Amino acid sequence: MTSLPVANQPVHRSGALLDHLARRVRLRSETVLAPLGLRPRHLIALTVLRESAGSTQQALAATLEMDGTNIVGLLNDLEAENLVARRRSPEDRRRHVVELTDAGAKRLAKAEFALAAVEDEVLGALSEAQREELYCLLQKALAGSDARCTTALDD
Amino acid sequence: MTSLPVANQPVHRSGALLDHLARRVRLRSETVLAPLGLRPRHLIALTVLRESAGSTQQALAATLEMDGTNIVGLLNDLEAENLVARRRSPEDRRRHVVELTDAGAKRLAKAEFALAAVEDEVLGALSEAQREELYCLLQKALAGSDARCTTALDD
DNA sequence: ATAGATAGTTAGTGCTACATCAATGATTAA
DNA sequence: TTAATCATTGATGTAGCACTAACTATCTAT
Repeated sequence: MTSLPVANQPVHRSGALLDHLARRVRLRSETVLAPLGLRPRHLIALTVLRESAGSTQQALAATLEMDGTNIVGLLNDLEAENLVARRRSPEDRRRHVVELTDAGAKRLAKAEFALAAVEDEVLGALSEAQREELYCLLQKALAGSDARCTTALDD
Repeated sequence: MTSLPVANQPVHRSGALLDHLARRVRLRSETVLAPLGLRPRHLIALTVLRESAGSTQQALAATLEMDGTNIVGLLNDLEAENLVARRRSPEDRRRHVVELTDAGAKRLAKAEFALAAVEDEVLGALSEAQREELYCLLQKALAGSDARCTTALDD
């Protein structure tokens, strides 16, 4: 058959769109975050740490899907600016438990505030409710579950 | 638990989440797409070209937010496999109008089909309806407008 | 007709994000 | 004690991508 796979079920793979949109965000974010001494991946790490504080570095490597050795460097950056703290786990003293410091939380908040303009630009076509919806969906996809989405959508 | 000192306004910046999720998709996509001779950014380009066929390379560079010189290489890859065709614009013969070939459309469809497993894995926490919703939101954000989102959400 | 701008191509340079491998010290588990 | 585990450091390699410059073909204006 002469493949008309499109008619039956809508394909609708989000992967490429996700990649594309993320790139747009990242490009702009880099310049906005630079004065704060952060890079996009620092922000990702801080964001993850805010939600799941007290992660071990292995856990962090798993959720960020990065090699452990690169996590070290990432955390070195953040710890050098006192944004995160590594302390040894009391249960297993080989492990380092990583936590957001107060300064880290503040910096993160500041960064997010600074990114408002970026999101306004990149997500400009979305209404406030839709952005919130997007946020919830992303959150949920990343968390595996939880993340309550109060859905009130209009076009 | 109320661990929020930032409680005033919900920040909810999607940027980092978007970046994070896109990375997850990209990592898996690379291995899935490899046998098809594609890379994530090829897929992005093909996806864009499917929607807005007949773009000039400049337009492509703009929407992909890539440097023009890199677009050339990208299209060389795709044209070498006959997935896209460059033809000169009749109005302005300096311009190249880029279009998805039939083979390109097929390959794209095949790639999207192959990515089903990836999305199942990465977006596993989302229901079918939520994935559709996500798709629509991404589409809309990238398109600037259009993209009808039939919203039927449940948790 | 000719001069300048514009679209695309090619090649070269360099930065950055990563993965990967190897070696080390600290700690736990067998 | 010996072996496995976690974090760290350093070295090496690959790839995406930006940036620049030079070149061709074509268009536009004078």
